[in-house]
Amino acid sequence: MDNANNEKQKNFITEIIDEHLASGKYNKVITRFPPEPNGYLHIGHSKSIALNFGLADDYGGKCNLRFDDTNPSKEDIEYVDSIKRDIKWLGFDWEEREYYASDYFDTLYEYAVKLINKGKAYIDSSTMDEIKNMRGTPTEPGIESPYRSRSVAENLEMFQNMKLGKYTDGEHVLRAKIDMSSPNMNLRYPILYRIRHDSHHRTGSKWCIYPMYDWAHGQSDSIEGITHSVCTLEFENHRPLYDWFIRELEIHHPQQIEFARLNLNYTVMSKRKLLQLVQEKYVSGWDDPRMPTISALRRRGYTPESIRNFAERVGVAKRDSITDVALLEYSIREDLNKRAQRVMAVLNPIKLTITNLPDDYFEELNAVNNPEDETMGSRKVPFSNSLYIEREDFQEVPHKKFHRLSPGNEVRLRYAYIIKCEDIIKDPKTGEITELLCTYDAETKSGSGKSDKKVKGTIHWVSAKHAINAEVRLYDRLFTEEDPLGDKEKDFTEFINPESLNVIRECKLEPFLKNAEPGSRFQFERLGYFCVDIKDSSDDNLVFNRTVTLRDTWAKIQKKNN
RNA sequence: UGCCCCGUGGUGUAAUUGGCAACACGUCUGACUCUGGAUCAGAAGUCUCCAGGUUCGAGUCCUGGCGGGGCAGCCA
Repeated sequence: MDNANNEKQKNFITEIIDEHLASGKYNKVITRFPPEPNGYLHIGHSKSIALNFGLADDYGGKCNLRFDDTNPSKEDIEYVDSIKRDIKWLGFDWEEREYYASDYFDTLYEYAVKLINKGKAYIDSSTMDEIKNMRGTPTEPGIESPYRSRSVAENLEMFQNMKLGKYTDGEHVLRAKIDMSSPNMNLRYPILYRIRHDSHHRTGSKWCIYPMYDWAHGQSDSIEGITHSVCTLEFENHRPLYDWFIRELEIHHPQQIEFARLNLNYTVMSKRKLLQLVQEKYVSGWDDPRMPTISALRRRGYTPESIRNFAERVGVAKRDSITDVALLEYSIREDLNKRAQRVMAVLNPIKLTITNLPDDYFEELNAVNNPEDETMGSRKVPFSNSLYIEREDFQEVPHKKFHRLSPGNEVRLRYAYIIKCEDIIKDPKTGEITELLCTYDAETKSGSGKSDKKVKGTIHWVSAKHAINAEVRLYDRLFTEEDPLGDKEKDFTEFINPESLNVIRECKLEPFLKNAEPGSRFQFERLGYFCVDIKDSSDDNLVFNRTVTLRDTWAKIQKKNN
């Protein structure tokens, strides 16, 4: 429904696909998104998800969801559930094509037997250290293993015994015989199977040997008939290995294409680092709204559309780069501006009394729900002589460019009247301003057209008697550094922004918000976009998360002045 | 001192495949405004990492440098 970027951008991948289709190498496009269920999906994954599902969609093909679940000790059903939920929420549909690498364990085993029969794979009984030492380094070739010349019969029998559980963890591995002196380390007798007496979240105790990712991934793609196997740059050096497997096995050959993963400044993206933030309690969980995970962004108030638009705008290329979070923020503002209901909320209240209005004065004023969308209609906002306004909207000694409320000055109350500050009440001890006394101009009612008085500023407010309380959580970027991983001396956790979360209680909201549904999004006028927290909000304790602030030119002016 | 990939405004991507470098974000002006929002109009900013070469013509092709990233898990 949105017009942000309906025209899909061409990129080097679509170029390759176009060539394949033109040459007849493939006659359709089948892609897949292949997560390992060992963590939550993050914004970086959404780039890959949007790419793979988008490609399939653009070319009238299909995109599978496949869990690469080859390592039982790191994976968990909790993660597969969260991954499915997140992809669905983003708006992509794998229909009935929910696959698991573990579904192919039998086939993979047969493939391994085939390789053994061809004399291209053998059982190695070296220890982990020995294997490591014999592998060589990027600049020195490896050394042949003493086990490399075992007979086919012996290899077959031992491989079967591995499967049967006759050995202990680590006792033997199955390796492919490729090239021990290849400059590409991946070809130096890669390990295909390892013994792991571990229960798998899907296959239970059926297996005690598990295929390595390198052995499982390409063949899984092949089994599914994937045409374009899109992955990130670090697998570029693995492509010759995958191609070798496919050739030796004589099975369908997908084309792997590598692209640069998404990086964002002021955050970290690796699952390991994110897990660390969770485990060491720097954040409240995977869905802490400061996290770059999909579940966190959802909780923070991001929309799926905004994330998809963001992914589209970021583009696809082969050079690794760091995208500015400002682009993400732009994407959500753009989306929410069009659809978010406007309301008034005072986060840091100061009392304001209108002295030329009686204590029992009551009036309902008309407020537009969304100036960007007339169909959203309007609502009534209660008005009285006792209000709250934002403390920051008053300056006793105003800055020359400050055009809000100050002594003797006039300002408009949004949807209401123009008021003038007549007096200030201060706490005699602390000197802190506790109340503002103002008069209002009855002729200036919003929309009445009775007065053509102009004021420089308009501020939001809420009627004290009618206001409801809420807790508001203000979020800022999680790290103070653009590149939290950039300092080799310091751990990235040292750069966590101490002000990344600021909880304010007793914020004053207009009563319209009383029954706001968890997850619903609003614009608090002049402040930003907020949504009702889906986890912690309740009828007696409304909790709002700030998704993102509004663009704030005043903040820029202040910054410049400092 | 091995192999693979990549080098275009501040950032991310384009450039009809060899034809006078464009779009978005960001930044800065101005207009408008009952959100210092949104919107609108405009500006600055890239001689395409460097040096050679091919060509009438190179960001695109070739060679050599330089710079960045990846590769030595029984992780993915």
